[in-house]
Formats: sequence, structure tokens, C-alpha cells
Amino acid sequence: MRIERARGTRDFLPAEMRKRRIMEERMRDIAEKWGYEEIRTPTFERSELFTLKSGEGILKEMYEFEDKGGRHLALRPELTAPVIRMYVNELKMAPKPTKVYYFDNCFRYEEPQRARYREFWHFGAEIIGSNRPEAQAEIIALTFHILSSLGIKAEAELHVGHVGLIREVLRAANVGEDEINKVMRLIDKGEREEVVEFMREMGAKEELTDDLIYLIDLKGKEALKEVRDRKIIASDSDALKELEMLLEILDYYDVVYTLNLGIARGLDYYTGMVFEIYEVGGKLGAQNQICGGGSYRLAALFGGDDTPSTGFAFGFDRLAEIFTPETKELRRSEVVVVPIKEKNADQDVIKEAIKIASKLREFFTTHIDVMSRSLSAQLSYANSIHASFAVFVGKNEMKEGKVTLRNLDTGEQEKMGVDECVERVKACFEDE
RNA sequence: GCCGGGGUGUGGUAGAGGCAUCCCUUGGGACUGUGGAUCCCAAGACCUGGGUUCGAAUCCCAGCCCCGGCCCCA
Repeated sequence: MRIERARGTRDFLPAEMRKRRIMEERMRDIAEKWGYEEIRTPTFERSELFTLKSGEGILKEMYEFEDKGGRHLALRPELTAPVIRMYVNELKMAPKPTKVYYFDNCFRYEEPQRARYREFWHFGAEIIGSNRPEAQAEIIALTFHILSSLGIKAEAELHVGHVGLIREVLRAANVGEDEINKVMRLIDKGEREEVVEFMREMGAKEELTDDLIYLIDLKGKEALKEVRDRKIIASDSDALKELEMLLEILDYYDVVYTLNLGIARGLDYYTGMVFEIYEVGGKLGAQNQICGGGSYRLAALFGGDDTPSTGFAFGFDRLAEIFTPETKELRRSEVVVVPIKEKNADQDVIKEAIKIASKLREFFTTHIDVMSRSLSAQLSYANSIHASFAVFVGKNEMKEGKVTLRNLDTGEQEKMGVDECVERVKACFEDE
């Protein structure tokens, strides 16, 4: 019986895996250079961890189950909550800011489609313990540098917003928190008419609705000045001051952004700055968001002190669909050791070949025949895996204490000692 | 959860009621110390289950899976 993969999951073949490792290494490298340290949380958690903070949306999509002890568990649908849970449980006393990053798989029961899977990978980071725009700017700048390390900066568009502004406007007009959350969700969906409709139902003044719509539609650098000029927001507004400072610091980082106050990010726990990054080259179809993040307060929800944090998560698989490594990085430099057995297959040749292969493996990826193939079949194999060199080990070579090194690209070959062989191959691989 | 379009060896395909085609791939051989050519041999497929029919890869129904879209998200 043939067993198929579970729906929405993928097998990663060697070539794909190689590409993903290259990406992963680059992303890690940047995060480490910025002083973030890697952490890992469990693949599954108690269900409450996720149900506590997220709305019905996430709930429907969760892989939830009961273990043999009757505990309610869930495969993690995202990583922010587990990371903050870990912080509250284990890292509360760590120096602030606490800076961590992660690269792990997440699970959501959704209909698979382009760039959307049921098992997918998030690469993300959190800076915990600072409510300053400096910390927010750092997080955004970090995503920007990660993108540029992958060479996909040009195809990405960064939108920065702030949920505080809109919340302040509504609060100032005495709109209740529940209603505010509802409005935020409508805004996030981009349902302009429904926002207007909902405001009318609430009995909001037309003026307020106009201001709100005006805010949502603001884009570009001059927007904040207009907000001040039109006195939509109190001039001593904390959110406004914070956002202005954030944008200024982003300029210091040379980060290119679009101000977009229409970003609301459905989840209620975002408290301030929010941002999203989209792929604009059209490679991702309908799922063009590659990164999301913002400032939030979750620690208190999990029993810790109220702690401001800012973080982001990249959709790694979506990045992988955009990312193209240089062909040079994908090429493997390999050597095949070819024992040449005489008719009566004496083991000395094999023994010597294994020794030589071991020596070569100190430096290169080296293969040796394990199928007892003929000489020509071994060479044929070397060719089909695109090896660069073959090293022949036979009676004649053994007599002289040498090997025959054959360059498989040029066909040139020469007898030489093992040490010289190593040097030759090394020199050749270094050129690449 | 909803809506389209699809499923033939590893991959790519032809076949539109009766012998399943070709290419690539993989293993072996011709070739016993020099690869990519050629030739030969071998392996390997009609998504699953029902129905119609003398007979189904082909027609019908359901399911599963894949591709894309809606919703939501990364």
C-alpha cells in the first residue's frame, strides 16, 4: 500500500533543502550579528496558550488533540505566543532588552494553495522589554537587512502603521473597547464601506467617521504632518509622537518604507507599531505577504508582568519561492574514488581506496563505490552526479604509491602522490 | 468552509469504449584499466471505490490528492 503525504505538507528534496539551508544560514547570520540569540520552543503546547489571545480565526485552524492523559494540546499555529510564554516561564530575569530569534515549523489547518501550506516555517525575532521606538525601529531594520541578505529587497515593499493612532481617535470619541476591536478588524480586512456602516450603526458623528477614513487612507511621508495640521489627533498624542520618532530612526537606518495607517493586523493584542512586508514581483499570487510584525503586550496574559515587546515573523516558505541562490552556491564540489579491481578482485585495492577516500574526506565531499561496479559504470556514476574529479586506485598506482587524478571536466589525468592530489583538488575548488 | 481546473511509470507525454505510445529515469550487459555515444535486456503507470457496459484509462457518481481563487493569514 502506497502512503501519500498528508495534505498540505511537503517533502523537501536535496536540491530544495540545500537552497533552504543557504537562506537559513544567511538569515541566522544577520540575526546573530544584531545580537539576537536562538531559542526553540516545543512543537505542541497546551491549547489555552493559543486560544487565550487569538480570536476564533486561529481556533478553527488549529491542529488540536487530546493526549493519553487527557490534556488539551495543539500544534503551534505561530510562535509569538510560545516565545512569550517561555519568556514568562524562564527568562523574566534576563537582562533587558531580551533579544531572541527562532526558525521553526508551524501548523494550520487551512486549504492549501499557492504559498500556503498546512505545515510551514516561520523565521522570526522578538525584542522583549522595551517600549521605545528605538526597539521598534531595530526590529524593522532587522527584517530589512535579512531581506537584503537574501537579495530580495527590491521585490519587497514595507508598510508601517500604528494601531495606536486609530484607537486614540476612537477612544477620544468615547467608543468602547469592544467596538474599537471590531472596527480594527474591519479596517484590516480593507472593508471601507463596512467601517462606515458600522460607525453609523454605533451612532458615531459623521465627522468622526470622516477623520477615521482619512486616517486609514493616509500613505507616504507627508501624512503625519497632515494629521497634525488637520488636528485629527491631539498634538500631545503619545502614539503620534512615538510613530514620528520611529519613522525618523528608520531614516537613520536607511530603511525604505511606506506609511500605511490602514494596517490594523486583526489580532487584538497589537498595541502600537505594526508592519507588513509584501512581495510585489507577482511571484506569490494571492499570498503576497512575506512578513508581519509589530509591538504587543502578551506577557501579562500568560501570568507575567506587563512587558512591552516588538517582533516579526517571516513566512520562510514564501521567501523560498522568491529566493534564487547563485548557481555557484548550489554547485557541489565532489570527488569520486574509483577502485580498479582486477579479475580476481583482490581486496588490497579496496582497502587502499578506502584509506584514500578517508584522507580526501578531511577536505572534500568524497564518494566511493558501494555497488561493486565496473570501472566504466563507476565513471558513469561520477558523471551523472556531476562530480569534478575521479581518483583512480588500481594495481599500477599502488605499485608506485600514487593515485591517478582525473579532471572530469577536461578529461585530463595524471599520476601523483595522495598529498599532491589533495593540493591539486583544493586549488581547483578554491578558484570557484 | 466555499468556488473553478486537473490526476496515465521518477518526471514529461500519446491514447476519447476493446491491443497503453514515446522520451527521460533507474538497474544490468555488450566493454575483464578510462565516463556522457550506440545497441541489447530488465524495472516501472491509467488516484481510490462504486455504477453503466459483453468490455472502462476513456462515460456517470462519490471520495482522495494536486494546481489556482475566495475567506483568513506568513
